[in-house]
Amino acid sequence: MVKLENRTALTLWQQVVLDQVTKGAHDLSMRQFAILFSVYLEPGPHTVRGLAQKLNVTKPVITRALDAMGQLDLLARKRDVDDRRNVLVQRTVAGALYVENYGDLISRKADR
Amino acid sequence: MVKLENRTALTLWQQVVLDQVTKGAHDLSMRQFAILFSVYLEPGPHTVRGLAQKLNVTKPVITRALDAMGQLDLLARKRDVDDRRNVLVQRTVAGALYVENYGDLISRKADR
DNA sequence: AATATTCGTTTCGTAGCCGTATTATTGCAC
DNA sequence: GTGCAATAATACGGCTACGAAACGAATATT
Repeated sequence: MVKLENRTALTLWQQVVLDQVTKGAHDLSMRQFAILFSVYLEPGPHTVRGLAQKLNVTKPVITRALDAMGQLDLLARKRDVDDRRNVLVQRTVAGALYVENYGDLISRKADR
Repeated sequence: MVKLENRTALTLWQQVVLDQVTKGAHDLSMRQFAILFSVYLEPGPHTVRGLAQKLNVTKPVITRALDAMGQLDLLARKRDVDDRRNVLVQRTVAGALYVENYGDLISRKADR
């Protein structure tokens, strides 16, 4: 479907990053983005340990990211009823909207 | 050239971010990325003030980013000989290589 | 039932970036 | 030359995130 030239790819990337920075909306770090997108683009269930392994980071990183993004209502925690040690990361309405808007932004920057 | 579907765009974005995070190479912040890409993708000369205006951030943000990325040898400072108040942000070999590799990464994730 | 293991969280000390305000240097107008 | 404007850098206090280690709760093992 897509054959992205090197230069085109970089320009697209720059446009999107620049858009986010100029509007002061760089609230999320790379790691937080990785977590958010993983939860919304891949089938669950998503646990703290699972995400930590997937991203190759320590567990406290996930815990703290969930704290931060939970406060923004982009993600939610839920105890696993079958194994109450586990925390299942849940999607939220606000989070789904955020991710979708991000997709729109990228698409929009892509056709020019 | 490119018509990127919403879902496709998001998946591409996730793949690239995930790649960077897992290899522990998320050294740069969003703002630093914006600076780096602006310098390498747009014609110069680039000054501290100019970049600050372009990114809609304060000047100390640029100064500090130049300190950080200068230490990584991704960018270099050079006094403007015509107006010695200005600092011209220069490209480096290591920086050019870094940006090019980033473009390769995006392109590679894009065709699948 | 006692012990070990797993899971997520918390604590601790450290490092980086932030915004505002201030400073040093350079150029310019008069 | 003297005052004034513009540029980049720095100082300061605050906030956030980090990795490593310790921890409490839940489950598994024996």
